[in-house]
Amino acid sequence: MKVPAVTNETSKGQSAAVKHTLEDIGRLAGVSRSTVSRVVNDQGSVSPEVRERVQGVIEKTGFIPNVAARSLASNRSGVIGLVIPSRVHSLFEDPYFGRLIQGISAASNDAGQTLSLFLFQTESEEERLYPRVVSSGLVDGVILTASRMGDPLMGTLMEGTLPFVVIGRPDVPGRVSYVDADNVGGARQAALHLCELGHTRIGYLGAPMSTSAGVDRLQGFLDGLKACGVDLDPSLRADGLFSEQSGYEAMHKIYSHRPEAVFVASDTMAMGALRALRELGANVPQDICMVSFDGLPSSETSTPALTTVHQPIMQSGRRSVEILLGLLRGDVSGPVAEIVPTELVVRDSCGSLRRPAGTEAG
Amino acid sequence: MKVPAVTNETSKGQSAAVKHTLEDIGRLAGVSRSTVSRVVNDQGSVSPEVRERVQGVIEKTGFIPNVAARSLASNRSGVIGLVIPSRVHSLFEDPYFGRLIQGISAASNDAGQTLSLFLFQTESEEERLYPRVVSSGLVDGVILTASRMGDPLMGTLMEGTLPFVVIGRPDVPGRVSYVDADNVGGARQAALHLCELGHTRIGYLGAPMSTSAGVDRLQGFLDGLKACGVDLDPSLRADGLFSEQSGYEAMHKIYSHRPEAVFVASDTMAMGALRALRELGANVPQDICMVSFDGLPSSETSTPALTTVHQPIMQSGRRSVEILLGLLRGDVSGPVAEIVPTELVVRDSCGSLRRPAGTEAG
DNA sequence: TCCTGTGATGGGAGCGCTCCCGGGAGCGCT
DNA sequence: AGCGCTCCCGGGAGCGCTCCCATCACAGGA
Repeated sequence: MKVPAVTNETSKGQSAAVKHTLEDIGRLAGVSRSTVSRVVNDQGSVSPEVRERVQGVIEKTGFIPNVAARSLASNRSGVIGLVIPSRVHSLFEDPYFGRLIQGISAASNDAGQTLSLFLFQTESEEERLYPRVVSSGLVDGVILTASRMGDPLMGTLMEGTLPFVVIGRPDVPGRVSYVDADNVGGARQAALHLCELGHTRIGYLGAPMSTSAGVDRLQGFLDGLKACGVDLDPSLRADGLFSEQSGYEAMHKIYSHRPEAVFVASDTMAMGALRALRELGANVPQDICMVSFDGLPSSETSTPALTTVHQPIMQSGRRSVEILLGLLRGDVSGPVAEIVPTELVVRDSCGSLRRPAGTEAG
Repeated sequence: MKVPAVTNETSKGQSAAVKHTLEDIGRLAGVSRSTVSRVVNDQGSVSPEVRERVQGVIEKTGFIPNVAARSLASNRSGVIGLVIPSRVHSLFEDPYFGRLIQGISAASNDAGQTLSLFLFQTESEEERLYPRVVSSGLVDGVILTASRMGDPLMGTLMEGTLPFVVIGRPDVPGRVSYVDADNVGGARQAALHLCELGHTRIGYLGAPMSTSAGVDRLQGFLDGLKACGVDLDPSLRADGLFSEQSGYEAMHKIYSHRPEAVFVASDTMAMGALRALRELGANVPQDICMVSFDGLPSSETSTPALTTVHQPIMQSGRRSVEILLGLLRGDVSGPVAEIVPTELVVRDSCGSLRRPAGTEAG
């Protein structure tokens, strides 16, 4: 009845115009469905000759197994979901997410998983769509990022059985898997750097305290100041929203209180702060010196080039999927917490201190 | 045997800890699998009372149909694939892609489709993964963007039967569906604007000629100049790669030939051009005036704020999925080409010409 | 020789849905 | 009454795979 047009296929090369099934391939190779399945999935024992014969037919026909059937039968979809909740669309102007997605995508590709993206623009959309993500069998696991403190999504995930890992430190310590940059350590290092340079009136342009990055970078910064015996003058602190504009406004807010130096909690905000300083006629680093956080390309091309705490964003993305896959396979068990290290990159925004490697700064 | 634990469910609220099937729901509501399917999909005729009863059970149990089974039976997956080929990772520092993805995601959500992202980092990855995208039944259709001229991916797509739409003008006119910004018209308008301002030595910092945007913006620009009887001095033209850095380099290349004005083919490149001019000690707009393309947030916050040709990126994304869905449903038939309009936004980078609406500029 | 173990293979059952057909009930018409 | 039509509803078949068990051939040990 349904005769597979193998000869057609052969002449057409790999293009799979005709849909084949395991059964078709089996018939062509003179074996059963089961055997074909075994070679496709490279499991179970198949004799070398048969394996080769089957593989030949697969290549000739360009056969690709149907994922829906596979999902249905195996109860695994082979897709991981990346969930980015509402209210962060503004953050999308920050290159951070682009890099994160790149890392996650690359790791997914490597693992043969496909990546589905769930960007929720509003909370109602979130509520409407979220159940489907979690319990339709669409995804094998979820990566959750940009979650706010007390995120309802994380609550739902914790109640359910779907494996997930969050990017950024969750506010329920010890109960969920996550990967996060060393925000505390990085910010601390930034503070120490500024102190070492002899500054004492050091300002802080912060990230939102509704995010773990906001909380942790503040804490690290205060830690660093304390270690040097320096206090943060409250009038020298203003928080932003990760956006360029918010950095601009924050700088305007504190500038009249005469900071000698400032730590800005994100490169993108630092771009705004720099713009504000240009407007105000202040030169960086002569009049005020600046350290920021992220290490995005913009920090390298700004005027001046920024001294910044670099975090390996793509690597965070990669690790998150690797951990998720471990959870899925059962390789790793409990909640795993991974902190990826940050690194202070010294450039021009703190004076002529761009030092060759190995040289100490006073 | 498999007794659905409804009472449990009820006490737990919506959370679907236990997996139900159509059959389960049917049993609980005293109807058949088929009837439940009809109310879930809102198709076929069901009496109001029965519909209500079934809906009640669905809500109480938090039932979500299994997507794999649905795909298998219906031969539709409900997911659309967004494919971004290799070599454009650099472009990810451009906020363009973020916005595009936002638009595509929003439209997908609205349509109840899920979005899968295929970012290929290398060509080998591309070749390895692409067949799966196209012929595993994973996706119902594909949106292809950032495709270069002569993209092999588009060839594969054209040979196959999977519906697809490309974002950007494809190099095979009339044969594939696409949505594109009015690059020609926008660039033309930019040129006219510069001419109207009385400039004749107008430079051009272009996008790569391997992209349709590069080709079309150049053409529009030249059209505009021609309409004013102005020629483009070849020494005033340099092409970039959409990146900030490439804009910086391009400006350095042409500056010594003394342009009075310049059209830059993307906002991100314009940021680099601005940086070069700052370094060179040239003031914008006093010494040189600038118009760019895209209308990203950065064009508004740069110093000076840029006059730019705004293109509605998110809308392009939205339209691409709407068209794809039309193709899928069979509402629309042939290849459809949609050009979304651009708009010149006058700001500070061309002098004090920010004019109230309706006022003519000399 | 018989028995057991192991590698290689085939095929039944079933995953949870959609599609389609068939049948019963109710209606209005001849 | 009889007919045809529409509206509802139920259930069979089947989507293409995985999982599991049965089978067979062949080897080696008692």
